[in-house]
Amino acid sequence: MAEKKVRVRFAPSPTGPLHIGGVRTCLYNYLFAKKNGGDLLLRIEDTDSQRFVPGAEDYIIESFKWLGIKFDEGVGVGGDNGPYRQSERREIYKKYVQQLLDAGYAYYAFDTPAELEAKRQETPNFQYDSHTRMSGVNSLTLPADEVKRRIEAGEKYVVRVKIQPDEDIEVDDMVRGKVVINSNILDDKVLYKAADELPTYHLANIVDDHLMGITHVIRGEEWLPSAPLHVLLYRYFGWADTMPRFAHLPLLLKPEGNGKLSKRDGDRLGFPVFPLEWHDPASGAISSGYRESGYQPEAVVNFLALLGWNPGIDQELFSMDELINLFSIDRVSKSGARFNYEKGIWFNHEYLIKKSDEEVAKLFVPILKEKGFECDLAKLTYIVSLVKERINFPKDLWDQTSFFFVAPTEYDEKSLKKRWKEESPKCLTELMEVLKGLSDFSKVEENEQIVLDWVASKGYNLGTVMNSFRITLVGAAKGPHIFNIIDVLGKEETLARVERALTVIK
RNA sequence: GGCGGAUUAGUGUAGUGGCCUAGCACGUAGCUCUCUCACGGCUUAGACCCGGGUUCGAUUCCCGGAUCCGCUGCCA
Repeated sequence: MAEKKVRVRFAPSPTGPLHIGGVRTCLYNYLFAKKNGGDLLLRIEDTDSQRFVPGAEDYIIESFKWLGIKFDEGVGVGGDNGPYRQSERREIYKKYVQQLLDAGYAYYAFDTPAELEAKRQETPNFQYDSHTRMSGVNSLTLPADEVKRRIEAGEKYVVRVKIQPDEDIEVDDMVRGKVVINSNILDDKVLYKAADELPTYHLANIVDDHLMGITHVIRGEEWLPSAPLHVLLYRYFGWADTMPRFAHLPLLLKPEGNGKLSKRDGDRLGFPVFPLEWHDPASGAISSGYRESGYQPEAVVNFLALLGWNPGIDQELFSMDELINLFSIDRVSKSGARFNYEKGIWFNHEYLIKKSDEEVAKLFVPILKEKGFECDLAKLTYIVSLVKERINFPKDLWDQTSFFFVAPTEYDEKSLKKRWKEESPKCLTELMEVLKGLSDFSKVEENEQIVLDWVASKGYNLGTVMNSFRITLVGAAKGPHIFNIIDVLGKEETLARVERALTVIK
């Protein structure tokens, strides 16, 4: 029999900006799907009307667009298994809730939130399960006509799953192997809320995965404890034979200290935890994003891919195609991965270097504009070529090249102390004459040779001359090759800078 | 508390009974290149959670402990 076509899904809840951990989960789903010639669907799990945040759905779609992760089906792209928004699937869920009710695998419960809260207060480890359900207000304890009466009266009930006790449930996880849990410790989870006519995650998830033909459920480790419930639900529905395979991914942990990565860590340590900048509609607060911080999408993908998975070879830089080709679930690690954003910076650095000088120059244009400067692309490309490998982000370009656009007005004291010698003024005055004799500053190598010969003929110390010269042009002992600098600056500006420095530096 | 998961240098990880005097990368320190600062190259320091057991031999298998993580909601 031919293998079923692989179908996986990413199913976020639109409760705010997409966390970077969610991005990684989706990436793994994508890699797995593409590796196996399958489809990736995007399903929006908006079954919690209380926590819905407007704009979150668009944010999710735009994030993956930026990252180069494409969905084959789902919200934003359509498909034959829609609707893909759970809030639009109410009628479907009702039918399946009824199926469970009819089969005796679920029951109505009328306990109010206050009553449940009281029970939790009274009993230390209270949970609604096979031991306690008979003391609840539900269709198991109430006469049938009373249940009917309450429902018809519009009383807000919930439907709970009726977990069958004393059963060992085995979850065969692709990452962790077999995990066995006894059904006695499971509680009778709420499957459906009459109040908003919506199912909870557990029900909606199983129904949708089944209806949408999902073959593999790849999700975060926080779902591992509820996996047995999901297995049971497949059984109660009679879908055990087509149940998807599960793979629970390790969590992303804080860079330091304990706990899983949170938004606050990003604020505290100065790195984004969201793919895109997010403006919270309620509070107006802004959270930084990888895109706006100058990360290249390829770098983010590469970095994330290697946080919890590795191909077992020493190579670390991979294109999306290479990742797809190499990806396999059995090389996903089991333990949580600390989020090492410094490594992320390194990845960005590498990807920026990979880009052509012109591409990087284009990234520089808006930054330059913000500083109030414009520069034609050819010249900017040349400037970028001189400093490209020393930057981690496009914005670093300004720190590296600002002196090209703004002549130094003051001179770095440390540099002066170390490099400015007593004979510097004399050397530079003479050097100016040599520079004046140069026909074309763009003849970098030729000019260098001329100056070097001159320095040698005078018996001057090369370091002294060059460093002093550099300070007058840049304002400090830093920057690219000096003959490239004067090439960009041009003869007039170069001479002006030296002259000015000679009057200012004492 | 209960249940489940995890545990190789600061971090991400490779290795899976002897090839491990434990590999790679980021970060750190140093050297080098050089007119400077970077980049690059080279090098140094740095780890198998602890205790038992199995075995001729355990980082690798088993058990226990510790620690960390997750779940324990009419959230997902």
